Amino acid sequence: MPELPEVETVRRGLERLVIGSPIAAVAVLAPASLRGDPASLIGRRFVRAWRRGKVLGLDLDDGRCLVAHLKMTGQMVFRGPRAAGPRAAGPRAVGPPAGGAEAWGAGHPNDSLIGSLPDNSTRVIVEFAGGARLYFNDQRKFGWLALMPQSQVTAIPLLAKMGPEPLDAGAWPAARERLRRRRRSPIKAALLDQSVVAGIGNIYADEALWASRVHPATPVASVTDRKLKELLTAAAAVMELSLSLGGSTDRNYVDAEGRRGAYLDFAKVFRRQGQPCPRCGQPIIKIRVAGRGTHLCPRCQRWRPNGIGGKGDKGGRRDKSARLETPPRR
DNA sequence: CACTTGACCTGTCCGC
DNA sequence: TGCGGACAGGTCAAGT
Repeated sequence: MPELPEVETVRRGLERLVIGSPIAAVAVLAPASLRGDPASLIGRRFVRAWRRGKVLGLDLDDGRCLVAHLKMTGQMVFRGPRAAGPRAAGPRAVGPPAGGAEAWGAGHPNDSLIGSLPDNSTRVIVEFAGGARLYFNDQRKFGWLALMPQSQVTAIPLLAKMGPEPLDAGAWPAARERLRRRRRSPIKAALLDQSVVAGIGNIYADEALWASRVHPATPVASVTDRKLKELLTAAAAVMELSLSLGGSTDRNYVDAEGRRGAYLDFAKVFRRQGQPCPRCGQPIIKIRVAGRGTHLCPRCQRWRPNGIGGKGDKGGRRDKSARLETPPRR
């Protein structure tokens, strides 16, 4: 599911690939997936690719914008005219983070998940002069594209009330204020609320909560400012790391060139129920918080009623597995 | 308002 | 092999 690092990865790809080329044709295979008149795109060019939270925007040279939300299964995949075929984009030189992994496992993480296009999830195709194409694919049809004047973009309700960008240096004061409004909310629900902080989804919420040793169900009011700040810092760090790895491919996320992301190979808790916690060795569990599947270490992330945690478990000497950075083979 | 739950949608997985 | 049902989760609408 595309969250901030995934959408940003797509944005960077689109910026390189689709800016400046005149649009020659548009095919809408699923009318509900695009709001606005597709024919009005013909002859126009994209001039800029931006992102806010999980929302993607492609500004046009006529003052309008093609706004996109990928939701769960949306993809924006570019194919050049003579670069047809699954591996056309070629491998990305993604390396493991510092401390790194020995082995990637064959065929990963540079593999494309995309075969020939269009496929049965293709909803909209934008064709550029010269034959290159941008495919908007969306298996579940939750995602959308919308054509509107740039001046109206900020009026989209989601964007109008969106919280601060967690990767911005100055995000903390605004994030703190918005978090504090949610008193009884489980901290995870607040993190997932885009009007509190932008761009965090289920994967990075779980990862950040683990990193800062906060139980996802802890009411916000029970978390100290110090801990909240630590949590926000952890969320930013985790998303920066993911960005450097091309994002997370849980189901079908791919970047603008069809390549999957490698972050999940380094995830500490997400989709790792039953595996040992990298810090303490206790098996990771999966529970339900705020209606979402939630992964945590029951030992590291105890619920501390006063929000003031001891500094982890002081007693336990670090298990050797704490250094385990090797991605499992999936 | 704060907070929770269900709906939207479809591919995948599991048990029978 | 096929089938029913649970499940996945970002956002919105409607509920308490």
